[in-house]
Amino acid sequence: MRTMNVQDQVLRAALDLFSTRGYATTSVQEIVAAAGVTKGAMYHYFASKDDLLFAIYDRLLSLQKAHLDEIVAAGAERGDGVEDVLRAVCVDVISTSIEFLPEGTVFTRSQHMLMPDRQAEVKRRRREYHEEFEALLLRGIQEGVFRDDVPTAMLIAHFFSDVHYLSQWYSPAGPLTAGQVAEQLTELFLRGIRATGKD
Amino acid sequence: MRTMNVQDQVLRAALDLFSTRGYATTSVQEIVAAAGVTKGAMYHYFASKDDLLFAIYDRLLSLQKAHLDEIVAAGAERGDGVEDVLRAVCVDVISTSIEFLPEGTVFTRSQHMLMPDRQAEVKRRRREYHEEFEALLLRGIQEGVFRDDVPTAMLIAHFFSDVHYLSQWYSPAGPLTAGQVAEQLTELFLRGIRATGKD
DNA sequence: GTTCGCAAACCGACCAGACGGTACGGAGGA
DNA sequence: TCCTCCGTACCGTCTGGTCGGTTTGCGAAC
Repeated sequence: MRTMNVQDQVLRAALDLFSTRGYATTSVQEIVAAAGVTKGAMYHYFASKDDLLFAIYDRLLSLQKAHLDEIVAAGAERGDGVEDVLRAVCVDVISTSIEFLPEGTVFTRSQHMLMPDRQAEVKRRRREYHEEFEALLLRGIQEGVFRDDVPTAMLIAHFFSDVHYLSQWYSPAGPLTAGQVAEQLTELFLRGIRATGKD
Repeated sequence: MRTMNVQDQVLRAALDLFSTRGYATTSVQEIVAAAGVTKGAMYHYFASKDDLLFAIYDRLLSLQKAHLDEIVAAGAERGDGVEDVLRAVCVDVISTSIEFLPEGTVFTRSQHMLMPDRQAEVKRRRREYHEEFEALLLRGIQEGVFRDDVPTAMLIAHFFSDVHYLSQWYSPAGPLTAGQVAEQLTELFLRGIRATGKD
């Protein structure tokens, strides 16, 4: 039973409280109390309340970006078809979003609470993710695998809406497993965007 | 140039500020200043800041529920097929969500800021809407028009994710019209949920 | 048509308290 | 002796909301 370090405890408590009560309505006092530390200790490691919020964003963005890069690289190495790569990407981002559901709640609710420069960084990193995703779509369209009559911007929005909405309806206590949700939402998406001969 | 009444001015300012700056980070002072009234005047008409927030929810929920009932009733009267009715419903809710985009921003961001009883009411009314939507899906499944291998809960989430995500990506200043978005997102959704002979 | 009565509308100074953040000092290892 | 780590007391600011009082609108009385 060794004592966990202050940073971890504080971040854990902050994530929990931000996701359940909201960022603005959670005071620093409540966070440090839940973490079992004092305000002095917390402000020794974090410059501001905003830092705690940004740490949550940073972690999730880094993780999902790393996954994406890895999957795309592995697909390229194996010479997988674009639909298989895209499927793997979709399943992964949905799965990890379920795994980090509280982070997702904070992500959608509290982005506008970040300091402007941090907010800009989050937007930039999301855009990078979307652009890599878009590259797959464009490749699929060029190869005639995906439909070309809907702008990619809308296809991107259509998919990521599912990802962001997860924290609003999915419960691990419910009947559906993370894997089922990932597979089925991915399949709904892919079915919608596949090219068809006529139609 | 007659003076607009206080309620309208205040609600208009509140919607604008809540959607751009967020509920928690907007003070009552800022709202009344933007509305060109005093705090005394505002508190004469509204019991609390929470009232302002709830008014936004109430308006959007009432409007979309009324639309839904109307479309379903009209479809029943004409004896329309279930897919046509569902398509009309989807197009309408997307269109009106675009028309009321700032409300949508507030809706997703600030639901947890409402007083608990108000929050419960919002949840209840959303559930009612979803249940009416689900009834269409179930009818379509029973008639063999829609696929039966995905739980309706997931189909519902899949569709409403698009609706709620609109305020995060759609801009009226962009290249896409509201009508295009409504048509195309609806078609993506319908294509995903249609029953297929094989597959 | 002027005056009166009165309720609704409105004003704005004023709380009590909570908030994020800071100052400062002690402990304890190096 | 110095530096990191952290506890405690405290500060200035801002918040949602209140309250006593004033103004305005308007029907009724004379």
